[in-house]
Amino acid sequence: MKKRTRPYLRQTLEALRLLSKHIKVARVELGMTTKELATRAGVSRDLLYRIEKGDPSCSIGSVFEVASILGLELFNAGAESLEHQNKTMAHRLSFLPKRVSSKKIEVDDDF
Amino acid sequence: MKKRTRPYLRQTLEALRLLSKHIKVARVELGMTTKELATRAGVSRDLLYRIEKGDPSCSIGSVFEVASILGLELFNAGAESLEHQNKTMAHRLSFLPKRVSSKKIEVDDDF
DNA sequence: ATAAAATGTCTTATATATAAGTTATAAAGA
DNA sequence: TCTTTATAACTTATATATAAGACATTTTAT
Repeated sequence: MKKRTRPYLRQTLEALRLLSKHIKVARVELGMTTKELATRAGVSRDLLYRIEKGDPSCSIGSVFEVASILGLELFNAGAESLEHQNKTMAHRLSFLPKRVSSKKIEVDDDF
Repeated sequence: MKKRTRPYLRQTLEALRLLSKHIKVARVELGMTTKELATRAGVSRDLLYRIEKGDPSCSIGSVFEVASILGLELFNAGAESLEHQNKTMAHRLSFLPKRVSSKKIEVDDDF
């Protein structure tokens, strides 16, 4: 598994590690083996192993699916609330310009 | 891009869509073009396009990296807080059994 | 109205993620 | 202690994610 040429920001890696730990803790607390969880989520045990390690190369769908199976609330919300928030965001988006003109904007990357 | 044999849970898809919308809204509000953001995050414009669509097959590392570049707080926290939470989770994990015996446990998948 | 440019979308080639299988280790239960 | 089995970790083959580039579309600026 070759490395990404460009390194990840610290926040990215910390977030990945945190999510992976939540998954592992939830699995163990629920008394599920890696095999059971992998089967339920429809992924291989090897992939689950990497998910629980916080590997950035795992697909976000498989990671979120595992979390969902465990009953973890992504973004502190269940599906109903997520759907509502989706609508809110769609509404916000509808008031924004559809395209962006290329003016340089400074972004605070420092964290 | 062949489809996953097994469908995703609703919560998984809603969470993906929500995150993707947050990314798009943040990008537009910051006045960044897709090209600028893709370059900064070290991904192709095509991948960013799929990220902003909530495609489950995108790597979680690339998605989180884009979010981090935009200054979005994953799990409602900056890097410092995430690191602290990581320590807390590591602590919790240290008190759990290192392995799980294969007893069937019912999980509430209904959401 | 016209031009310039940002975005949506597809294609192809390549890199790499994933599944499947295997081995080794060590934890948990008898 | 001994046995069983969950987990760590690696390998290989295959599926697929990604990059790169192109083209069409449509917004925004002039």
